[in-house]
Amino acid sequence: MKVKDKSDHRTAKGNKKNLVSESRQQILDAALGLFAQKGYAATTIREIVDTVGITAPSLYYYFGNKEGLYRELMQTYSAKIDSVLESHLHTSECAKNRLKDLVDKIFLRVIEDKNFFRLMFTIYYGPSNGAPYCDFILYHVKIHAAIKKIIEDGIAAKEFQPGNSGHMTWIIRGVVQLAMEEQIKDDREKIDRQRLQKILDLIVDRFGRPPSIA
Amino acid sequence: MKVKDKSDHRTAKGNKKNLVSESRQQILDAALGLFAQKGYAATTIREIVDTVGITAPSLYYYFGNKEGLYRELMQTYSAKIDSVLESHLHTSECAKNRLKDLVDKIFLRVIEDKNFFRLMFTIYYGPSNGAPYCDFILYHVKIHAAIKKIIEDGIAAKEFQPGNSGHMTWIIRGVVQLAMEEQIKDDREKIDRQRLQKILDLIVDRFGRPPSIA
DNA sequence: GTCTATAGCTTGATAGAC
DNA sequence: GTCTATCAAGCTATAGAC
Repeated sequence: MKVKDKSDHRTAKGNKKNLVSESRQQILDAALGLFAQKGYAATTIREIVDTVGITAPSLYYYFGNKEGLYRELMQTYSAKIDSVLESHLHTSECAKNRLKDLVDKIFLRVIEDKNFFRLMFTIYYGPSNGAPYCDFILYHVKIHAAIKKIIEDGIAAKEFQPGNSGHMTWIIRGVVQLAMEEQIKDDREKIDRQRLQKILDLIVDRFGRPPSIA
Repeated sequence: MKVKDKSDHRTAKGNKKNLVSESRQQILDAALGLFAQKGYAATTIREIVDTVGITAPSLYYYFGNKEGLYRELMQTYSAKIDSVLESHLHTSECAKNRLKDLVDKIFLRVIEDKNFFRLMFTIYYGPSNGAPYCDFILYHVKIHAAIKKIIEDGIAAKEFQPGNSGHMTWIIRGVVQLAMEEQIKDDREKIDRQRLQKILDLIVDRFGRPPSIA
């Protein structure tokens, strides 16, 4: 990965000379990919700048240090998740459709920003690897709460059978979590979007029916 | 964390002088804890030996290098998981009980060897952090297959309603996965053993009943 | 804004005494 | 078996020219 041949730098630089510095964004993109793939600590400044085709001092010029670069990435993508969770609050569908819609939106976000979610999971489950603290628990809690709210609304509206909404929430979240994780790993049989929808149908359908006589 | 005062070493050594070297096991224990907490790459040889109260050459004497130490840990604990999955094959209970029993056994193993599972999840989801390759996918596949087998047996025995056993497997595995992950993280509301059992009852109960008329 | 050059530190690992 | 002492390599970050 280490490029010893310095002419590579000159070539890369030459190719982009006509553009008004897009280095900043290129650094962000390269860093996200490398952080997601190798982890925060394991990703070196050298690798990032070599990927972009610039030198270290340029990176420090834009972001101050490694932490500043990381923080900017977190801020950008966290805002995108928040917007999904907030946008979802203003629907007046039935509980079943709201649940399916929320899950689908979260899933689509994972597909689109796969590298960010990879990084998020990496840091959430497992050591932060020296990465500056970022409150990812918050997103698990927010998603959990959003699902639970819909289920409780569904019970209140007699759409779902009364029962332990907490348990029901864990079931939904388990499948969602697994689907996200399968999506993030790309070397295995996946739960794709359609399959997730079908599984959700199966669960939601049973939620709507009375339990067997104990 | 770095112990500068070298008298610490002497004290620790003095306390154990009467024991025929238990350094080896102490190194393994300390390394597992640190790898799980900080990751493979982020854990330094110095930290491990400082934790035990010995010096680096002793570690190299026993394990050759960092990778050798890691490999020995993986081998030891992987064997324990295998023994759970194998021991479970020889039961002749009903599907419902087999499912509950398998899940409970896996869950108990997670609780007992929490640090190993932490490390395993860390490396499985997320970058290996330079850790030598270890086929953790295998365990996910094995667990998945074991659950699916039981469900299909249950359907064949008319204990569960016919349906998509693949989807049913994902639902069970989602909850199991989430319970494991919650257990590994220790700063959040957990799915404890009892709760997992109740959730499983809820799911399995519904598996045994016909779907609503579409 | 981007470079060359390098300081200053931490790391995994080893030589060799006891 | 365990130590002291030390090395070479790799890291983040910066000084200063252009």
